[in-house]
Amino acid sequence: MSSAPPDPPGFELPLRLFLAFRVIIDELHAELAREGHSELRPMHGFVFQAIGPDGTTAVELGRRLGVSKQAAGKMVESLERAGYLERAADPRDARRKIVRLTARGADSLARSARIFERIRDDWVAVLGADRLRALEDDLRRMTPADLWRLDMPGWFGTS
Amino acid sequence: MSSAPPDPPGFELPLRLFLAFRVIIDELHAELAREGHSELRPMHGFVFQAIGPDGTTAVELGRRLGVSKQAAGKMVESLERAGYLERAADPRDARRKIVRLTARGADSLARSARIFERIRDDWVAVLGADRLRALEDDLRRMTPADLWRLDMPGWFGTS
DNA sequence: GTAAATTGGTCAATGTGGTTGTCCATATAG
DNA sequence: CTATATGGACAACCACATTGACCAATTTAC
Repeated sequence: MSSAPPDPPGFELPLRLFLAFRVIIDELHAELAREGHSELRPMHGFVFQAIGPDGTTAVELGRRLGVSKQAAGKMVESLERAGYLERAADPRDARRKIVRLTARGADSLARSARIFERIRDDWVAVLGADRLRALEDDLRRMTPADLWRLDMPGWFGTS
Repeated sequence: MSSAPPDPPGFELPLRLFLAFRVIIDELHAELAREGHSELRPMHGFVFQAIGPDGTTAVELGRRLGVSKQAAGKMVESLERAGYLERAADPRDARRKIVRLTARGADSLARSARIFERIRDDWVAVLGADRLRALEDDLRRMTPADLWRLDMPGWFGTS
């Protein structure tokens, strides 16, 4: 009888997880660039998600992203210049300025959603629907329930 | 008969992949901190891997990490101060300075390897050996063969 | 064998994205 | 009405990357 193959080294699992993430995100942004959104960076998808469909304030955005309100404000400023976000006064509270996605920002989100579906279909084509579902189920078991851990900036820093 | 559950949205797959990576890396560094390596950051593992067992130069390190030689030099400098790296003259080429792991650096790598094995065992305990192996096989099919894409710094930047 | 080109390392200036501290205008609680 | 809390902006600073320039040492061309 043949012996079972040896376990892969423990470090391969996290590296493959990250590599798979990176492959998908690179593919997403290559396609987004082809469709007219070449300025968007991986980070920006998290920012848009943190803003949400109804908009939010710079302070709240900073809380969700795990950065200071000033850093959030600068992100908004640059994405405003790029045409993805706009700021409007809140009629209910003269202190607040609501940050919202522009039509262009919403377009990039809609395109991202379609591209993600297409990429998932590619995975189904290679692995089969059952295997991919099993993979997603397993990952769901090993990760926190809330999908939106948006505090990315700084997580990967060197200090 | 019951209908099949709907497919999850396409964006869940990359987010779960990243979340799983992050869970593992956070656990690694929590344990490394407990074992006396609290200064190490997620990035540093990639730097150590890029240096390799025989050492390398700052220029070559920069190439492997996808950053300028100056940036690589600064990383080395700070990890040298922290006691993880040392620089020695190359007797064969007076221009080159070989960057090597110190005993402390090698210790952190050995501990990381053991911690990764332990974390993989945890995954086996939850998912079972077969499911985890299937997950690793699937990820291997969907990612580049070379595990060591080390050009992390800057990949996740906003500009 | 020498001149020219390449390579490795360092220094300096700069840019970007983050931080904290401060301040003002507006709301809210007592 | 007064005191406190909140949202936003401005300034100074810091970490970490960049490019450009330069020198010493090596390698290549002739």
